[in-house]
Amino acid sequence: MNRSSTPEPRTSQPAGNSPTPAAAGQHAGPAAGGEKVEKVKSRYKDTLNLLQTGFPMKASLVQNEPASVKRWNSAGLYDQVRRDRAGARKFVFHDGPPYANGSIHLGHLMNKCLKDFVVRARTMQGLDCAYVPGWDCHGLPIEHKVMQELIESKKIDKLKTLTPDQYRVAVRRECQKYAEKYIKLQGGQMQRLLTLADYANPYLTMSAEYEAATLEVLADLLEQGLVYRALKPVHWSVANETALAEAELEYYDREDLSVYVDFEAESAEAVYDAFGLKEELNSEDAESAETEEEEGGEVEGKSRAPEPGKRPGQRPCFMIWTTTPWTLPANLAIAVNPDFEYALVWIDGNVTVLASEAVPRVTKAGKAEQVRVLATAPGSKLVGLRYRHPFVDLARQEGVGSAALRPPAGGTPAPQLKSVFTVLPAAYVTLEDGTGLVHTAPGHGTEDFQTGKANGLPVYCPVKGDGAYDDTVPAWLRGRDIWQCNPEIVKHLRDSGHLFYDHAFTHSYPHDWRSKTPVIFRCTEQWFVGVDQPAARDGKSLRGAALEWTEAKVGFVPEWGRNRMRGMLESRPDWCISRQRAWGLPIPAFFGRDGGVFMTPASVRAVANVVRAKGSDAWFTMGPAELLAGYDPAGDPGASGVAVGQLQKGHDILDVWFESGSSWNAVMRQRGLGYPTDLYLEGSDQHRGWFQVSLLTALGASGQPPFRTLLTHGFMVDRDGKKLSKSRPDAARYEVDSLCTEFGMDVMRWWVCSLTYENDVKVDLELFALAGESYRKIRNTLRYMLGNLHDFTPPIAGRRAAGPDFVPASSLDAWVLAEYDAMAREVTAAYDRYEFRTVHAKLYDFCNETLSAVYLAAVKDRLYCDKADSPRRRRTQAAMWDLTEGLCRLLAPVLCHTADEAYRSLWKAGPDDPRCVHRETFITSEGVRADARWKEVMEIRERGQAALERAKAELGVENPLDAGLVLPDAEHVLARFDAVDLADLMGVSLVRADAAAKEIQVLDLRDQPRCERCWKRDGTVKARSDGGMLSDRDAVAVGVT
RNA sequence: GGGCUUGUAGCUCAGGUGGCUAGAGCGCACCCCUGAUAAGGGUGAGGUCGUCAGUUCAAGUCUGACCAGGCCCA
Repeated sequence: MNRSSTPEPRTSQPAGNSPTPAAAGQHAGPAAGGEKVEKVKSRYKDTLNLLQTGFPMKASLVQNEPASVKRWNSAGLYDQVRRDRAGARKFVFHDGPPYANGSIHLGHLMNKCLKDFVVRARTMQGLDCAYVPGWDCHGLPIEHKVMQELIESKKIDKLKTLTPDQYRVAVRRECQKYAEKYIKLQGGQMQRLLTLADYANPYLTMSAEYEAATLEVLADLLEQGLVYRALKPVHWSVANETALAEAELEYYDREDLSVYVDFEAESAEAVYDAFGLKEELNSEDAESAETEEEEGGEVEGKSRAPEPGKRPGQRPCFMIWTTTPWTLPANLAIAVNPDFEYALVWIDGNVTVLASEAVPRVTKAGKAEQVRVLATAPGSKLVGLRYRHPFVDLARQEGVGSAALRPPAGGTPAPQLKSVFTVLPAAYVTLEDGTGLVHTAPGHGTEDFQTGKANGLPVYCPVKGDGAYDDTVPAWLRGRDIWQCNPEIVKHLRDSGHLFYDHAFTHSYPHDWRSKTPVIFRCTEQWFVGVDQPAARDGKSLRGAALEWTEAKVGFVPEWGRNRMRGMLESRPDWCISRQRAWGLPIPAFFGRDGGVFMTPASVRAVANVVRAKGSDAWFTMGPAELLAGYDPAGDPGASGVAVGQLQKGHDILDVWFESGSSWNAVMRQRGLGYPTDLYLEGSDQHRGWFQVSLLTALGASGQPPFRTLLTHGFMVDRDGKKLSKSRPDAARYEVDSLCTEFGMDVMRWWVCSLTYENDVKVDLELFALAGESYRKIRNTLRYMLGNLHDFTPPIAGRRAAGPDFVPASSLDAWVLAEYDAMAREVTAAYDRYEFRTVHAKLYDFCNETLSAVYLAAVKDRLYCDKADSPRRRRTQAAMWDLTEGLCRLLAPVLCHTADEAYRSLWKAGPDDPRCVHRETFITSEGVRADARWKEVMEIRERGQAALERAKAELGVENPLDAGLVLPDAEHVLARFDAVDLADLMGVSLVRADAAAKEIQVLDLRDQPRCERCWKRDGTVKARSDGGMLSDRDAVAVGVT
């Protein structure tokens, strides 16, 4: 191993560049015992059967793998395998679509390799397992990128002269080109991963038939009554002016202002009554304070806190807390928890209300000097109290009042303005942060929205799509950016005396995954899939049905995926499926002149037919009447007298998750590939993503889940277990192309195979290098066997070379073939259970331990030294032939290039030979029985090796061939076996089984003559007719006497 | 902050329902072979099983808290 260290001069003689056989003969003699053998080429070397193979030690994967791909492609391997398996039992796998953007990365590499392992392993078990890859093509990431490019190239100016529909079509054309470009790029890269899939016919979410099938899913959901349109707060990207789904959010740290704001009570008396403060105790103070309030009441108050239980002479406030000051203009209520205790507190001259428990925390944070609790009351007493907004004045027609004058489309009843600016009850109010009084803006938060709805508040959202205030807010805010107004609102509150305390703080905040800008909650009209409403089919909600299936009927690998799925289903809100962009599948909704919306199952199906024929561009190029030409309102109970001629097209597109979530229909069902599917396999983030949206759409549309089993894998982390950063210095070396060049894809696949993929996966160049070492071990084992089979005649294809009649149970060959069977069963079972690291470990151990260290070391002597056609050598070759063929097949799903290379080398396949390991099936039994006592022999082997190691130190016998072993055999176990087999297995010159011996005895044979040809001192060595010192066996092999 | 999850030798991983002096491979050290040779074989040294506290006769294995990660969410 240590080739770099200085070679130790073992002999004083130079090795000699051209030693003649005669010269060699002079050195070897019977008296050689104890001396080091000199490095002189033996006169007999040329009579040996040494290795001969065209299977090189160096894999050169960089050159040879693409050659394999080319060979497979030109043979049409994927289609061949499909034809081979036609009619066989199916295993239905469905590939999730990656996004058609950018190059593939290590995450894709692992994902695609795992899928490929599954598909290839099932195929090699004889199942019919199609693998149709696909791409997610629509969506904001592409549109965003395309818009940037259009702006940079100034093409956008030209487009802006078009009609809105023409403009959209033009943008879509660019997006499509962009997606096509990356589908091509990624498809090539995926093939370089050596994955075997139908790359000639992938599914694309932007193709017409896919789009049509997606719309049919939408129609099915409509039919079940699960789709509705409503005004609701949604995550809104200001930068991209669109609603966003949960899956389109990323959380980053962001600095915001945390503010504690005093809202003045409308009636001091009402508040004091609520806290049970008797008026008569302090009526004079109260009156005088009331009159002085404008001028100096506060100053006086600061000097002296009122007595607890007494009614202070000033107007009290309600203190709320918020981290989004920009939502304060939309405040319509304050929420309290009726079950909490609230305190009326005097804080440095100001009287305010907050939860009792929050008093110490809040006053400490605000660095209050004097704090005195005057009274306490349950939250329920506060409900119904009214307050004044610090800067919105309904009398001036600012805020909700003005909004209320414009009833929204959709016929929402006129808002109950009298409930505005009131304290309301809400169970979700907690004491963890804030004051226990929650600022409530129904237009800007989900819980706020619900509180508002429950109490008849209007939905007031004074923020426009671009993040600027509309004209209903106070003049000093109108038309201005909300983020810029944050500090101004705080300043305004401070100047007007409404601010108790503010500070900047950092928190995790949702951002638009594309623009990386913070998102806001904003009320807009959107389409939703309701997860809690009953389906027409059976009255079950999507959430209920999804939980039911998740609980027991869907398999999860690993098992904890079930918990994860359940948790996410339990907490998920209704699914907002509309987006306000151009690059996507239009939601085929129409609007009447009256603003009423029109979309029924039948109308959607009619549009779907148009889309199937012409693509979704039809929505933009055709008029409503044309789009609905195949629609018959008379036959549609949902139409209710709609005037088709009056309709106008809507402009929303579908959430891309709805599209990918419909793939079970658009691909598996539409193409007849099998449904429901056996397996979806993706990263663990897809419990909220593709797994869940697929489950919801399928349950809604068909009542059945689209998959029987979900398999998830973890994410890539760096060597320290931290999230992988894209900007690390050697990032370029982790590019897939670079990895293929540096390590070779089979090595990378071997690495993937070794992973505990369900957890985080550590990624490091060193680990790939390690996989490379391990790969080479496998390769060399294969090479050694191939090299010893050069003169072996292959059996008839499909038959075993060895077999029970040829291989006695007591032979080494029977032992190894039985070991193969055990290993093959474990490996195929592990493939079945998706335990690829077990596959890796078992195959590696078999090559490294069973073959390389034990079997091949033992049979080396007979392969080299027996007469080439001796029965013993031929039998071992037959065993090796079967082992090699079996190994190639078991390795094929993982090392798909190397296994095929070895397999073709085994069969001596020339360039025109179509033979390919990937069209074969696993061999799980070689059909040879081994003696049950081999187990004990192997244990004795271990002990023999230990004895030899001891003898090395005690006797100085360093070379095992200078030793013999006496093995205790009281049970007559060893007597069943051949003594030469046993000696070869121990690596010594001879073995004697002794029924009387108690312990293993090492014999020092250095005084025995050594065979010049096989180097054994087996007791049969003597001078032969050619003058050489040979053992009996070697004399026969060379043909001398 | 919440849900799910991970933390066993330098590295990658095994260690059903608690009972072992905690295993394997790689790497490392030493040795053999030089007829698998940019190969092959043998032997050996490496671990407070994330930390702390419980339950138990007994805990890597059960419970709780904490620390450090990951994914998803707020």
